[in-house]
Formats: sequence, structure tokens, C-alpha cells
Amino acid sequence: MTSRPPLDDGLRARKRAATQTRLERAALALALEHGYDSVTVDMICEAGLVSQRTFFNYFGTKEGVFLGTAPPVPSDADLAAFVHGTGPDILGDLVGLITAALVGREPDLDVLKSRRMLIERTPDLLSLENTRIAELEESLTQLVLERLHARGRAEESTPDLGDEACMVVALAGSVMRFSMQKWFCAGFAGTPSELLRHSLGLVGRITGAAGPGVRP
Amino acid sequence: MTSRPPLDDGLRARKRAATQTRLERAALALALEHGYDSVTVDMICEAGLVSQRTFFNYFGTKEGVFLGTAPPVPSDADLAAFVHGTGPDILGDLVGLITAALVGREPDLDVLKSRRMLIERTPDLLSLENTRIAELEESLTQLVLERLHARGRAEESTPDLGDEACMVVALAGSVMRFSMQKWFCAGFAGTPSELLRHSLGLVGRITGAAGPGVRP
DNA sequence: CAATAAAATTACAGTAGCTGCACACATGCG
DNA sequence: CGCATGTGTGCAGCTACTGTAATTTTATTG
Repeated sequence: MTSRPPLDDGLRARKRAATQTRLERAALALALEHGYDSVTVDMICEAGLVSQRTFFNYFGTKEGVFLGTAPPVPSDADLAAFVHGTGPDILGDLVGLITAALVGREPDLDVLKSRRMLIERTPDLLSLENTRIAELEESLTQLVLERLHARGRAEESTPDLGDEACMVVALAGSVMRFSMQKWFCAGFAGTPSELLRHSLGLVGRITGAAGPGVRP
Repeated sequence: MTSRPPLDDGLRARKRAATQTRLERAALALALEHGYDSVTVDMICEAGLVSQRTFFNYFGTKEGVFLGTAPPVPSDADLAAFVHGTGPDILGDLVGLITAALVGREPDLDVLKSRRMLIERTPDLLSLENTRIAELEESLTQLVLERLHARGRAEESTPDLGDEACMVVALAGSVMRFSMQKWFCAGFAGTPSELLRHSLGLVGRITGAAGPGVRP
């Protein structure tokens, strides 16, 4: 109890990380081969050389191993950049922030893409993923509120500022879902940032906005 | 097979309907009393005087009895009114259409409100509900596309018209989620249509639109 | 290195949601 | 009444998931 806190690179931590990725990859491979529904937790455990109980100690649910253990949380730097961003396009900046967090988490792009395609085509997983994102909404709303404050907006002059922040987050969710589907299901020939610009352009066209970045 | 289709008001149909609502109400009452997680299917079956097997024949899943059997589908009249609507506010009209379908399905308003509050506070149910709505998205997109065509828009001049329709549906989903949460969790002091107007006003403010219904 | 504390893994038993199947029963219809 | 069809039920079984207690593995300390 008096010793220094456990190192991140001890044998223990390395073994843990190894087991986790081993299970994640085994699960992904099995699902791509047999389909999500046909894959049982026991199959994954056998392929990953752990007991079923250990599996659940790691991921909690069957879906967990496919979604990854950690929710996509942005870096502090990105967070600060967002709050103090001076652009007029809050929605676009927020979408960018979320995207960066999502992509920056998985170093292996092939694995990322396989995983995303599996999620996109599996209702169970997609539903769970949306739930996870919804759990982030509260903190995102807080974040948007901070930015609004930083830009001089206040509850005194705008009583429903909290609602506005909440709606920004909700709209960002829509844009994300649309873009994800476009990117991983339909195939979008272009870069991610082009796709996001396209999506945000659509929003502007629909709501009759002059377009993001308009200056009165 | 040559006889006329089974009457809607035969003994059989009436018994079926009775059993269904009996189970739905029993489930709702149990969940409000003990909490969703503590209620087991067996408890609902005992209260509803049916076997577990029959329960699953009716609802398929535990969640099903709480969400209601049929997804909220608008009436043909409302559908036609939407497609040929001439207002400039597609988003608002679509949100109104969905709301009407949702409210018009449950005659008993107390039951509706209890159910919605339970759904809203139960992640499992909320997630499932979102999945159900997502299943309607394809047909809604088609509907929006029809309206766009009726207003003279065509793929020839706007290649990404399908994307635009898809985004309209996605945005409507955001507005619905926001409004539902506001209505059933926070308490909104006002009529539903006021709430929807408020929500749509927020969207306009965020995207920099001159506002829905603007006439140049 | 040996002893000991802490953490990880495991087996085992049990619960709950859900399904296929076969059989009994009720209803609608001639 | 007699038959076809729809409906309810019991049962066996599968899968996801959890609590518990025992066992093994890693880390630390004397």
C-alpha cells in the first residue's frame, strides 16, 4: 500500500492488453466469417484461450468485445480547441471533434474499418453504439455550453441556452449517423472531411441557412 | 382459403386483443412498481394469466410488451397531406407527421404518458425504440423524396437529392428525440405544438437559417 | 530467494431471456 | 357434427450473464 502506483508497462498490464486485443480480433474474425448472430461467447473464448468468466470480466457483454472497451473520448487539446474555437459553425466543429475522437482511437485502420462495417450492418451493435454515444451527450452538451459562454452568449439574454446546446448535440448526432452510414455502407468516394462538408452542406440547404460560415 | 378474411370482431380477435392489452398493462404496472430490470417475463405472465411461451408468441421479446406491438405508422390521409404540402418547412412538417402517428396510436393518454416516461428512463427500452424508428427511416426517406419531386426538385438538377431526403429524416429524428426528452423527462409547460415550434426554432437559430416558414 | 499481499483467472452453479417442437384445445365454417 | 385452422401450453434446450469461492499468477518486501 505504501509502494508506488502500479506501472503501466509491467508484465501484468502487458498481458492484459494482449489478452484484450487477442479477444477483440478473434471476435471480429469469427463474426466476419460466420455472422454476428452465429458467433457465441464460448467460441470467442476458445479462440482467445480464456474462460467465459474472464471474457465477461473484460467486456461485460458480448457486444462489448465488438464495440471496443472505451468510448471514444476526445483529447484535452481537441477539447480546448473546440471550446475556444472562433468559427461561426458550431455544428461543424462539434462533428469534427467527434470524428477525430473516433478515428484516433484505433491505430490499425484495417481493423477499424472492418469493425465499423460489422457494426453498421448489425442492428444489435448499431443500437448499442448509439446508446454509448447517447451517454456522452451530457458531457458534450456541457462542452457546447462552455463554448457558447466563451462566445459571449449568456442565459440572462437567452433563457433557453441550455436547450440550444442540447439541440446542437442532437443535430451533431444526426450528422454523424448520416455520415457513418454513407461512409461505411454506401461507399463514399472522397476524404472524410469532404464527406463531412457535404453532410453539413445538406443541413444548410434543408434548413434554409445561407450556409455555414455566413457572415451577416 | 376461399372464405373471406377473418373478421376483426370475431371472438378470436377480441380475445387476442384483450390478452394483448392485459399483458401490456400488467407489464407497465409491474415496471412502474418494481423497476424495469426487476420485472421478469414470468412475473408478467403470471399477472396476465398466460404461459411464458404465449407471451413470446405475442411480443417476441421482453421489451416488446413495453413498446407496443405495432410501430407508429401514419394514416394514409396524413401521408398524402405531407407529400403534397406546399409549405417551405419540410423538416417541421415531417416532425408533425411523426408526432401525429405516435400520439394517434394509443387512445388512453394516461397509459401513453406512463409508457413514454418508462421508456425514456430505461436505456434498454430507449435503445430499442430508436432501433424501431430507424427501421421506418427508409420509408420516410422515400416519402420525403416524393414530396421533393412534387415540389419540382429532380435528380437531374440535384444529383444528391436522395442524400438530402435522407438527411431530412435524420434531422427529424434529432428533433423528435430532443422533444420527447423535453416533454417526458424535463417537464415542458405548454402544448406539444408549442414544444415542436420551440425545437424547430432552435434548429434555425443554430444553423443560421432565417427561420422556418420564411418568405423572401 | 522466500514469504506474503494483491490481482487475475478459473470452475461451478444458477438465473433469465428466448426458441423449436409436439400436442391439446378453441374457434370458425359448412 | 366434423373438419381445417388458429391459438395456448409444456418441455427440453440454448445462450447470455452473474455471484462465489477456490486456484494460479504477478508484484513487492524482508
